[in-house]
Amino acid sequence: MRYHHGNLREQLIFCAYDWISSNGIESISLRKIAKIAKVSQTAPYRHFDSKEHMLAEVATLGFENFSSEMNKNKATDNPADDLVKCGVTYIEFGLANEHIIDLMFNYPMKKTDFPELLAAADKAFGMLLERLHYMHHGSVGAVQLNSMSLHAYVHGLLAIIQINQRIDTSAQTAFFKASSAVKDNLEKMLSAFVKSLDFS
Amino acid sequence: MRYHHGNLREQLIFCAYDWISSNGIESISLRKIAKIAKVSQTAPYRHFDSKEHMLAEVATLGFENFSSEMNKNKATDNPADDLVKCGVTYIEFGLANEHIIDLMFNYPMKKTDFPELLAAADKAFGMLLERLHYMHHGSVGAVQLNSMSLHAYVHGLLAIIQINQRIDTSAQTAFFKASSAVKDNLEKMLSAFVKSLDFS
DNA sequence: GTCTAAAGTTTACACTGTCAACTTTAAAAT
DNA sequence: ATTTTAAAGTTGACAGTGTAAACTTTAGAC
Repeated sequence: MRYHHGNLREQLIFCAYDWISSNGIESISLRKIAKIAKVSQTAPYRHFDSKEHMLAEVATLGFENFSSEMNKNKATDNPADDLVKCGVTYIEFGLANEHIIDLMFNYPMKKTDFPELLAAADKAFGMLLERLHYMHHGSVGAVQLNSMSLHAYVHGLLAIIQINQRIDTSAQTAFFKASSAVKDNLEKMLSAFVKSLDFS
Repeated sequence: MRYHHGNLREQLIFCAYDWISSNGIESISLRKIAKIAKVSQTAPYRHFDSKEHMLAEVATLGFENFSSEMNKNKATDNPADDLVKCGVTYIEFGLANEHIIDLMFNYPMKKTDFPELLAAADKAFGMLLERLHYMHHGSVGAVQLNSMSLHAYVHGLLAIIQINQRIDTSAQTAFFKASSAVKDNLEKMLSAFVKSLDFS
């Protein structure tokens, strides 16, 4: 392996990650990232086919961090608690990293063009499923569907809180006032949901 | 009111709506829309302060269509069915208008700068709440929290299906295979959720 | 019929992604 | 140790973008 700079490829990914974390996806540009890394504007093209290819790597890193965050707080004595805690972590990660989550979930990217990204996303998404398997022994189909269902709920709660957060308190209307209560009841809501799951 | 063109303002909004519907948000540009409407590239600036202001109007139109779609299929004899149907319509609208929904939910827009958009979104979001009120008479807080909860679930289901749909079948991994089952069980899942709601 | 301001055009600027052609340089081949 | 070569980086260019400023046209109020 040859290089001039050190390890530009990785540095660019980290620069982009940081930039997006603090400034959001909309305002990113390859040229800015290159300038921050102190290389010429087209240097990134020696490492990525396109801007989208680079963003895919950033998103992959995002999913890896996401996964490893959810893997903490594991293995308490109560598997149902584990599951709820995993869901709460999912949401908390989203709230603490809103712009990266934006890139991961909302940026229009043809994921099939990026197998690593696909795999990283799949691993993260499988975490609730993994924990559900410890709890119940219904049919495989039922467990999987319940996992999707729980995932939808968790993901939806994050989205609702996020939508709410982007609104200035002074301008809040009915929906946006009500949704602020969700944040304070996360654990309660999630454990109620888990209890309601049917594995027959 | 004066004009040269006829009603450029509205026409631009419709053009943009159509364009986004079939091509997605990422590839839109004011200049293209202007060209389609057969005016000069800066003509839109006589009607909108910026690209974002125009997109806000498109998103507002999206929320209006969204609301009116959910207002159909109302007033069956069973309010719980009504509620479930409303949720299904929410998801179906999202699936049938994926790019507009993208704009409405995922495009980073400072909604407080656009009160009409805020109001339109609020109206749409209040629809589940409205239907819940017909069903139960718990404390206002409980009904509101349940509404948020249901909204999160519905919204999450849409997101999950959407994420799944954007993946080519050939490349599907564990998560993405499993999530395709969700689409076939929507009504069942939603009515189970509604039944599990606690109003005490 | 003149005046005025709304509605539209032209021109220009800074910024973007990306391509082609060039230079540098680390390491493989001799 | 010297030559070779291809990876890694630079420069310059192009088309496309949002948008500001200065200009022109024209519908409707007086």
